[in-house]
Amino acid sequence: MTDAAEDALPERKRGSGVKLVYEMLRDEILTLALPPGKPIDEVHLAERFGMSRTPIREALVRLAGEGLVETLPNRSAIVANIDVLNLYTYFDAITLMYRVTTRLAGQYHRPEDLVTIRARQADYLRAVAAQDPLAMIAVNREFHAAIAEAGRNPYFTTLTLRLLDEGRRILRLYYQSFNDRLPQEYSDEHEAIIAAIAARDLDLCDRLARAHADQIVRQIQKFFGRDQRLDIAL
Amino acid sequence: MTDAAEDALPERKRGSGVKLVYEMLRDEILTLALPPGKPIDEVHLAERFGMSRTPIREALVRLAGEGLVETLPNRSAIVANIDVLNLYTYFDAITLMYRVTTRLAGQYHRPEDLVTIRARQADYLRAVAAQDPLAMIAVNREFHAAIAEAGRNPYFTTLTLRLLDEGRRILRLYYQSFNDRLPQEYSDEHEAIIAAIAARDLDLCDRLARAHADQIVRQIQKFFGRDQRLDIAL
DNA sequence: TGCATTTCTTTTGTCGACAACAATCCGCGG
DNA sequence: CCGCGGATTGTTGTCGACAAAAGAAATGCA
Repeated sequence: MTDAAEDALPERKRGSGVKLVYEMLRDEILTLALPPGKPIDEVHLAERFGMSRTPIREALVRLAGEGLVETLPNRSAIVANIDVLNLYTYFDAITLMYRVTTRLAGQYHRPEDLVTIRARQADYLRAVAAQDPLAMIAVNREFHAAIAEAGRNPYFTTLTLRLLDEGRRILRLYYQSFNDRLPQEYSDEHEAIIAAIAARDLDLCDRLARAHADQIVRQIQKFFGRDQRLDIAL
Repeated sequence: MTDAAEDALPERKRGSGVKLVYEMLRDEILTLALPPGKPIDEVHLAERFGMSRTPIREALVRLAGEGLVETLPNRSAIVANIDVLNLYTYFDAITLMYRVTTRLAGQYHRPEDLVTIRARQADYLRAVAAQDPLAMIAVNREFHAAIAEAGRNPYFTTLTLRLLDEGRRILRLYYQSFNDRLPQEYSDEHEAIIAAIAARDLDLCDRLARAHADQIVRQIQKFFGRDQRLDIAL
């Protein structure tokens, strides 16, 4: 009876099934509603969404391609685990991507990009005002995603989006352990980054992005373990 | 009758079908045997490989996830196009990944990594001796892939592998236009990189990787158009 | 002849079913 | 009592078939 919402919509357009399942599962994974390591039963999902196993399977393959689920041959797929041991590789990657995408945004952004970025920052402020940790995490992702898009490098954008998604899971885990105490507020840093992008000051973009990443990383590393990142002078 | 090879193997193990199709298609795309923009007919592939459409479909979804094929709703999937206009974003990305992975390899490599890397360099020398452009391109990819693996950052490794694959197509296109004149030889630069990694000289790794990337980029940019990359001082 | 509309063909998206494989449970022997 | 082997159950991988959607062809009208 947990699937009353799906029962109400037996009519779907051709081709919309996979997208629906993909986005739904993805969100449940990123919010930890589906905990890491949990087996995913295809037939169970099939009847939950009221469709055949084929589109469910395709959604799972796509999620596996993004590293959000792990598939074992002839065995149930599971929600991808969060590898706490190699967390420093994550921090290395997200730090570099913050720096590069912010710098590129400073260089290649167009006026409409700034509109989008400022809108995301407004969303962030709203989430802070509402004291909603989940929304703050999700909107923080959208903020940096908008910056990455403004940088207009699809390779960097793809990796950044993947890292931001993975970050949602890590942050969620982190704050869950603190009983959902409010995340630290990054509004001021965000404002400074926006200003640097608008001014097209690339070095400042770089410095601010790095400081912003360091800030978050240090906070989480304090909880999970020591910071093993390289001090890349680059 | 072009599929005599597949006919000889009607027996496949359960679960091996997708992998077979995936790897075969992938290789044909990367060698430009399947030209960019070419429509991919599922039923044609199904009878070519002697299997149902289901595993072919899964392979296509995976390839789409890597950006090697583009799927249009209710229309044939096509081999992903090479976007020459935005080529500079590719060079930006591959240059940064060369630098980062080589630096990380210098820091985190283990003895067995050097064995693998040197083996790839030996393969490269063999391909040069054999005057085989296709093999040189493919083995060059393996060389840098081995370095990326030694860096032990899965996020960077994934992006680097994707860029190297895309690079196989770009290089192939480049050399094809010169009637397969032999690619320039990079043996010396490779040797220097290996030495820097072994010596764990991170700054040297960075400089050499950057110079190596610049070398290749300049060569190709001379052909496709001017170099729009940022001069990231980082 | 040219254009719009309708029919037809081709190809995809989805379905239900079946077989293979893995895990579990049960019975037997030591 | 405990470990081992076989049957059983549950889940995935693959198949063939059908219907929707898009493009191509054919038809009718001006």
